[in-house]
Amino acid sequence: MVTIKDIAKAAGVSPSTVSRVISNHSRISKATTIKVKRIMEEMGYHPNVMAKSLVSKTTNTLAIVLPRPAEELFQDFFFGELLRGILAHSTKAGYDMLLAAATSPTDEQETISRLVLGRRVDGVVLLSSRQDDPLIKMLADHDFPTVLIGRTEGHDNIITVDTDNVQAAYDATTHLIKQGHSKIGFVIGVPNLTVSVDRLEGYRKAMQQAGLAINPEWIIDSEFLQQSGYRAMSFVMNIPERPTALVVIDDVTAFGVLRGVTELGFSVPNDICLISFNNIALSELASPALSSVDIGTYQLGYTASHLLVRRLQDNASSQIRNIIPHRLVVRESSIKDNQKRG
Amino acid sequence: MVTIKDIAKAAGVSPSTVSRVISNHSRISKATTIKVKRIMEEMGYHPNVMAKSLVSKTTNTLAIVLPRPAEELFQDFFFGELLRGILAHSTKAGYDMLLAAATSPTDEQETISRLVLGRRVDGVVLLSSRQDDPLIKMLADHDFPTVLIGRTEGHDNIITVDTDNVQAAYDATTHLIKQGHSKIGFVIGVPNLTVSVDRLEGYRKAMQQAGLAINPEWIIDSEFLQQSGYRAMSFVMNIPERPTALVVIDDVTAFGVLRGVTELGFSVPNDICLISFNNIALSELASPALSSVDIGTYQLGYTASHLLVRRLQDNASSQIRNIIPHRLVVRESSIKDNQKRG
DNA sequence: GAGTTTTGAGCAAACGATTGCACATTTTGA
DNA sequence: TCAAAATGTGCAATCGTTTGCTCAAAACTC
Repeated sequence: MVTIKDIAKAAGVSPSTVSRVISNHSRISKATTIKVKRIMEEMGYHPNVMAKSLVSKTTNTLAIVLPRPAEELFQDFFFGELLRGILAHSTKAGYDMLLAAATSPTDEQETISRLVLGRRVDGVVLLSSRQDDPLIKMLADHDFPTVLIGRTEGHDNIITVDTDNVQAAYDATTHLIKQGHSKIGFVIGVPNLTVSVDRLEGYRKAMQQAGLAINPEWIIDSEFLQQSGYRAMSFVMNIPERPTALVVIDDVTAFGVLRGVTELGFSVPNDICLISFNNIALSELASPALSSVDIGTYQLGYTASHLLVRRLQDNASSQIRNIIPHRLVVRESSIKDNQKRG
Repeated sequence: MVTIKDIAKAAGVSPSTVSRVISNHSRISKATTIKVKRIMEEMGYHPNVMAKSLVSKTTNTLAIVLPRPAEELFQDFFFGELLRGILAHSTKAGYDMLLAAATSPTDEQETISRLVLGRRVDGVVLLSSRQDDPLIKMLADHDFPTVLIGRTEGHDNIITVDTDNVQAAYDATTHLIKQGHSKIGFVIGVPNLTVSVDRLEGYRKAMQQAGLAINPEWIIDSEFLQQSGYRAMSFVMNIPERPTALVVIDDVTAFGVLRGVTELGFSVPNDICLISFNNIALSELASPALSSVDIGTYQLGYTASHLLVRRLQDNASSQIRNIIPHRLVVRESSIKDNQKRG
């Protein structure tokens, strides 16, 4: 491996000079610069990142920390989009991305400590689904540069980016109400995640505000896993007061719901309307195409990285709480055929 | 930041001793070990990864290098599954994963050089779609520990893991032939990718071996992007000699095909049968559920990491070429209703 | 033309670990 | 009982950079 010293020797200068050429320091003469650069080129020099990090105490690396039950995340286009956004920005900003997953809870704490406390990374993008995640507290306690994709309370040094999930669900529900529905159900995901809680709240709010009662049987406890969405359907379609529309926690679950309902012999949207969240690429390829709330997933990721880098570079205390706007994408699953041109 | 020296001072020993306690060297007394460990605990010591890497010349980090047009990759569950597999193993093996994407071609070479030649990572998992990717050559020339997910020729120091795509397509096509089809088409993805080429070859082989002619119009040049699958349909369903079955390059495209065909008023599987590749989670939630060749995506990722780590640790020259077995998952899209119990 | 400023480059000390070698002490063995 | 072996620890060099300080030479001042 060719080091800075080799270059120095070959160029007849000191290592300091070579180092300064690299970081184009102002006090190096044009001539030396040219000569050293040529020799670096010739000898195929590449700076040793580790050595540099050691003295500069900065690694130019960010970590994406996945919540423990990461398995499911990967099942979803959602995560891919998020990653794409994060990567797009971090690459542009010249940061490397470390993907840190953990297998077990103990392992998790340990992995993160190693990365964070071992000065392995300069900052982390945390994808946490639970508000009281001990990781959040740990990072906050160390005042470690962190951007959380999600929501938390009581830590004023944790920057967050999130969707306004309450509002998003409110909008989705209101959309259904405007279509004339009054018996609207909600297919919830993993119950204790903040997304689930918030979206449920938004749904409740919309219903209440419209003066509509909620039958507890309409709240269907599913899981993010698509299969469960399907199973839930045989139940819901057979209760006495059957809902005529459903707000579904995410698109993948909606695929399951759609298939379940169809198999039971009902039609979407004519027997039951559907709207879900995330607007993954496949949503528009379902039959009927799924109406979905686009939460700007890519943007969410991009912004997360952006905020983190800004925090690191300018140390400008960016805005702590950041919301990415969402928008309703109405397709076929939420509009009854007879209303299409009504 | 508390360093090894601080611990040494507090414990009244030399830094060397502390270092040896950490790497539990055999010649350290029980008493010292206990004492030092207690102090490390008390003072919250975490070894500086950079410093360690510098002297050990090893970073305990692997890179996942994404091909340039990574955008599409992320659109697919396929990539998520792969990542999940890679991560599952590397985490278990104690390696960190760096996700390296590049924005532009120039950028790409540059990024990789920095990581590889700058001794930033110990090895790379390369996801390359083109056989003649200059990155492959570059890594091979440097004899850098590399596992390629895919196929290449002429580099005996590049370990590969791959699906036998020819055989997979052969099997898929044969499955359709066995169902009585003779007019079978092929929806190809991005033409110059090895996957496309290989799968097309397998299809051709199966047709030829069964003595079936291929109408060139049946080879439909789509793209991985699902929309194109849809557009292609209006063309293919209107040619004189319409195929009665299609082998589709991947599941996402198949979703597009399915929707296209359905909208044109045809029925899958009764008017046209479909089989595709990858068996992503959503495949079984389509209506009809998609038949698909499961290529063991998770396993592909897991094995890639496994092979790389083995190459690094034992330096045992693992097998250069590795094939992950595939299997046909027959669902509804490839079985006509009247044949179901026939 | 002497004093001051600017420019260009080198010395050597970090950064936080690891490790070969040396050395003192203890244990072993015949 | 004494040499040899085993055990426990420290010294100091090293990994490949960066950077504050120093100093000589060149370029300005007036």
